[in-house]
Amino acid sequence: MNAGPNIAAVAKLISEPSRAVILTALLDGRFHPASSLAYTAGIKPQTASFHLKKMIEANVVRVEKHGRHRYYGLENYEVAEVLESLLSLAPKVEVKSFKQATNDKAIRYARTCYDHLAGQLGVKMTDSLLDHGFLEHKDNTFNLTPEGETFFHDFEIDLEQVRKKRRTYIHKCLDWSERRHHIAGAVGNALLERLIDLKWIERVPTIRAVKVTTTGKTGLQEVFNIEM
Amino acid sequence: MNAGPNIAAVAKLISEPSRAVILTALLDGRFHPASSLAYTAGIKPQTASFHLKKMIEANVVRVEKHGRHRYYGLENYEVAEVLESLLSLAPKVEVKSFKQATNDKAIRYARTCYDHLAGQLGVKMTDSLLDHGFLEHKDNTFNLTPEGETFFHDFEIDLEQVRKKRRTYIHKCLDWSERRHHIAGAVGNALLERLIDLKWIERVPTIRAVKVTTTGKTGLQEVFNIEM
DNA sequence: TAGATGTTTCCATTATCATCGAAATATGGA
DNA sequence: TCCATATTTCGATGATAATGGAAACATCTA
Repeated sequence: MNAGPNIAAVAKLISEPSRAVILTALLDGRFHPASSLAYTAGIKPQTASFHLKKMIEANVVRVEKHGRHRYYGLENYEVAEVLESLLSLAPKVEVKSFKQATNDKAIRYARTCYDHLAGQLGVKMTDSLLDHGFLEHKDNTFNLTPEGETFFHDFEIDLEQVRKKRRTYIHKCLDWSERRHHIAGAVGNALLERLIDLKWIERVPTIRAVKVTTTGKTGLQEVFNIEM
Repeated sequence: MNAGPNIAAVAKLISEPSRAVILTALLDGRFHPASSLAYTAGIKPQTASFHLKKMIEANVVRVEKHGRHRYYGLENYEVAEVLESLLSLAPKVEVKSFKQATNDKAIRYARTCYDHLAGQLGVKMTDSLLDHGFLEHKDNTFNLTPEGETFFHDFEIDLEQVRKKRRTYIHKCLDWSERRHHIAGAVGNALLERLIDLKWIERVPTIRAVKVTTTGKTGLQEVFNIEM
């Protein structure tokens, strides 16, 4: 009767709450040890191991072994896209603890959306580029302007290298916390990496949040005219 | 502990096999009566009613009432995008019956991917436009060339109207059956509608397949240099 | 080499939820 | 108005799968 791939199978993999937490944590683009993921999901290591195995078998997650440590990350960008699209459709979670509220706030402020910036920071930066005429919004997608290409060159991002990546050059990504779009694609990734290189932002160790450093606040103000 | 939306909830909605079948059927972009969806999913009407109600409450599906008939369709394009992204990640289904094989073949040949063409037809058409220089593949996305805009004008597709839609103008959509890209976005939708207007293609009533008419075979050969 | 640590495997228990029979409600048609 | 059809609502049953205790395996360090 039914023809085509079995979406129920992959959705079922994601629908289990412990696995959803793990997958969401892996959306920061990093690899994490099994024990850390177990802690994050609030389950015992053996349960985490059970779930991680299922996800590996389904080619959703991959593992890198370093001695007795197993580091797990998302299999590829395609998986990340599925998770991101689910995030924009998913119901909000009621905040029930102080720690949860703190984490929620930090994640909304600035975070990684797999490999590019999101949250208030991501959207403000996108708006800044639009306001300065470095980015244009046309045909419901983003494009860099010639002025924008000059700006990126001056900001020491090599767009020729960026163009060579096996990724969309630049596209819109709907930000689930801001309900507006931020920059995604290879350009978005280059921007994230540049800000990390400049030490303007730092990853928060245990959640997908990104923290703006003191230096970063100054730099973002001077270069992008952004208050954070 | 967990911060951000609850992806498990929406994934769980999609992960139930009967609901997955229904949602996949609704990916043809049409509205279907409850009884038809029940039949398609191989469940009793009361079970279908139960599932449809859950999906309506989650804003995944919407209903239009016509007398005693309730016609159900996907809530919006965002939902379709989630389902489509899941399709590209989902495992293939083993074909176990003659009817299933027939449906599978028809769907791979040509189908609607929500609101644009997919399958062999969708990909061949995309390739044709690329070969003729009407479409270019740049920065890992599609763009119409000036020649392409002329072509669409001659094919009686008003691109000015197409541009005004609250949709991406044109983008790539990964075809799960061909594992290559076909055209999506407002341009893709315009193309689908034009072919239907010309009666070059017809929707198959019970599955998401599209049938190429005799007239269509001739037209596609002459205009697009496509053998179907 | 022995003990510590990280991770995986195994299995019985418990919680969750889809299903259909029964019945009720809503609408159309003769 | 009555009967037929489409759909919804209710509830008990049966199937599924995540969980943690126990144990085994893999690697590191003193």
